[in-house]
Amino acid sequence: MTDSTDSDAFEAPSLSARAMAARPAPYLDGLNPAQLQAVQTLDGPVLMLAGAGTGKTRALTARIAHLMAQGKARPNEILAVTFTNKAAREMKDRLGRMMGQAAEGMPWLGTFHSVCVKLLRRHAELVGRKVSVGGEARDLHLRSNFTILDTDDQNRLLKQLIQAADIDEKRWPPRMLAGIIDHWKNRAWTPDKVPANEAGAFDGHGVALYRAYQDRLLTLNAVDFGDLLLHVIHIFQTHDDVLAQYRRWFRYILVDEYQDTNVAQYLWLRLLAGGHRNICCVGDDDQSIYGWRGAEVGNILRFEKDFEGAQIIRLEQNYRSTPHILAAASAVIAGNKGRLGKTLWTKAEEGEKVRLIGHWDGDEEARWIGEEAESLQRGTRGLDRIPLDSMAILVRAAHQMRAFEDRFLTIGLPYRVIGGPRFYERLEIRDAMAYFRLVVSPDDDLAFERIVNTPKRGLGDKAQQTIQVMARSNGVSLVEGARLCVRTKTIGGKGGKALAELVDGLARWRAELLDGRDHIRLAEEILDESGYTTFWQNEKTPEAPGRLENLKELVKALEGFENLQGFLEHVSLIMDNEQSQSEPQITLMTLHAAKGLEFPVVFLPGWEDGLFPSQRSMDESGMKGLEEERRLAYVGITRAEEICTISFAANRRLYGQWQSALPSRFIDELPTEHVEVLTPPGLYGGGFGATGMAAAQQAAMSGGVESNLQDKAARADVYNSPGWRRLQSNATRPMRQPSEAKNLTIDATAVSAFTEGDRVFHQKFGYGEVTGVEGDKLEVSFDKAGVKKLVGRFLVPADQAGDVPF
DNA sequence: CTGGCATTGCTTTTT
DNA sequence: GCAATGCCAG
Repeated sequence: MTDSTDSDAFEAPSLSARAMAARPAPYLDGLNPAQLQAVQTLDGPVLMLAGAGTGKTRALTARIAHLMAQGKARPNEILAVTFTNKAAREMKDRLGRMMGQAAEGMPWLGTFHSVCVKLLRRHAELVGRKVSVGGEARDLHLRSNFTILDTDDQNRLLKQLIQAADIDEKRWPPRMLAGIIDHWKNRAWTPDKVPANEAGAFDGHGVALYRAYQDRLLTLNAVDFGDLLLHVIHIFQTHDDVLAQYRRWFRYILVDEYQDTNVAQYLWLRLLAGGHRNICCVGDDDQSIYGWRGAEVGNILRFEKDFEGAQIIRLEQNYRSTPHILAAASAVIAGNKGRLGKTLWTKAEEGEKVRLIGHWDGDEEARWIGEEAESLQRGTRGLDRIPLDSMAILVRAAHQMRAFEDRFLTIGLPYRVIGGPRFYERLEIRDAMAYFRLVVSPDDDLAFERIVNTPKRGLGDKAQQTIQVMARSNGVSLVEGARLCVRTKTIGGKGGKALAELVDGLARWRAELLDGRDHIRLAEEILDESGYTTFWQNEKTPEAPGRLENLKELVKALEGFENLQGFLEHVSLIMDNEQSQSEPQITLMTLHAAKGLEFPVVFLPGWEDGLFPSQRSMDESGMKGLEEERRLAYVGITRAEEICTISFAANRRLYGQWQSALPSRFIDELPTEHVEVLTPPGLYGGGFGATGMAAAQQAAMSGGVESNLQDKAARADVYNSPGWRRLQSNATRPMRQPSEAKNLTIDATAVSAFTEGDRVFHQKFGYGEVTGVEGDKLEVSFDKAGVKKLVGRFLVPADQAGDVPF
């Protein structure tokens, strides 16, 4: 907050606010009665139970607009917390669209963590204690320029502590300790508050190491993610004046995804809402899927008790899915106990039933889904054409994606994977990439802006503005502008010299690039000569060694590519997976990642007991775990707008072994009247067709006779299970005529653009050599990724890798 | 200190 | 079956 927090000058609605309130409120248009109630019930505790697809974000943003329009609070007096940056961004965007300028200046709309960083930077000095440093007791406290450790830094630190304590780090790995400490922090347990029954953790050293870790962080003036909340809670609990100040300031509190809050976040909210109790929590107990990382469904279930007199408003009209899909989802989730309970309904037309299909194995499942996606895309079966980007495949575990990726590469179906490595999002990686980008394309102004003063070159705002002006008035790129500034001595002194060095360096590196210098050497040279490596070497912050490590990794990653251009292309494709794509692609992601999203067509593969629900979840958390898995199933089904297809396979390769499984128990919970059972091609006509036999043979070869027998037994079991038989009796028609499967066969008449021995580049596998050609299918031996069979359209000649946008 | 080989263990993931 | 560690040797 920029103005004085203590002044309570804002007593009554100002004239302008009252004038605004008198105007019709466009943001209320089109809200249904429940949404309207949720928007207009401003004072006191409110729990907005928002089922999937019921217009939650809309209600939430309208509520904020209403608070302002009613003069209840100024934008900076509203605290609105979300879990992800994405959610925060979305709310900001929507508010901006809803009320234009007025939404500006909502400094307290953000994630729990970002809000806590802000609070903690202001009051860092209040965090501190006596720490013994080298046997000497010192009074240490946090300073406001503290650093925030990421997981890597955290693990490195813990590793040191484990080593120092002379504990076998093989049996007791740092990651495990990190998990334990995280678990404790999620519960708001400081080292002295860890309950006795947890004292045995980490071979009895858990608490001591936790304390040592906290001390170490303090001496380093650093915090981890958990601390952000923990420290703020501690400040609130020990400094009444500070708490009182914020209680007064945050007149209204809004919380998104309340079912995902952990104990620490809950305490934080209770402390802040303790005065006026103007807190509105939005959530859906049926979509609580993060218990494993500390979320407490109990928080939302207990809301009425925690906040006496709370109003509960249910948003139950669904604007997303067809009645069949909603009915199926509702039936599944009804199996959970202790729900607050909601009945979703919709005005949407009946649409298609939820479709269920069993397959012989995982490969066949992937094949079928690939074909089905293509067929929907072509608009067969009397349906409109459905673009690929309207379709998603949602899996329980990331490793399930592999079968689909392999299959889609083979048939040439464009796909994108959501989630995955965040390596390229790291600060130092982005900086390094910016240098590379600038050498490859000197016009990249964004890259220039990023690195012009990184490392510090004494080129502050003023110098950068001078460069901007110079560039713009001459109609050239920023690099050119900078060059002009140097030549005309517009920027002089120390900064000018540093800028000259940078500009010269860029020119030199570019010349080397064009000379065809080895790109790995060149990359190292760029990082060294620019002073970027030195910059991190001189940095004494705890994360510096890790940053350097990451840079090394970045250079190492270059090895899989023939030039910088190709690499940059590769990386930008990875980074842009949220961005617009030139061609529509089918989306592959985990069920967790899919929360909050929706797609007209959704495939839910792998519904087998043990996989989904996950065996581990059930083993570790029993009934609680099973219920969370069931909520995951609910989340999955409710992502679908029009067509939802659930599938399972009798056999699947897991950890290299063939395993057979029964259909998921959730399949038995589907309501038969809303489900249509499809007959897979391999099953049509009774018994298993050629595909099944082939798989059986494959199984026999890789798994031995034993597993083949197991497979046969499993086959009998699967199709005799009560759920399957019950559903089978509803079976209608075979999914497709045999002729429809034709597009799968190799088109022998097609002529591939490549021949054996060609060097090629692929966006996922990097460089390779064509080792075989069969019609339009190629066999490529990749340098890094091994031998793959795929369609030529995903390949470019190796020498064009840099300038072909995929 | 690095690179190659063996060992190991294996949901979900944001900040 | 594979990828990510970890250990040892050079």
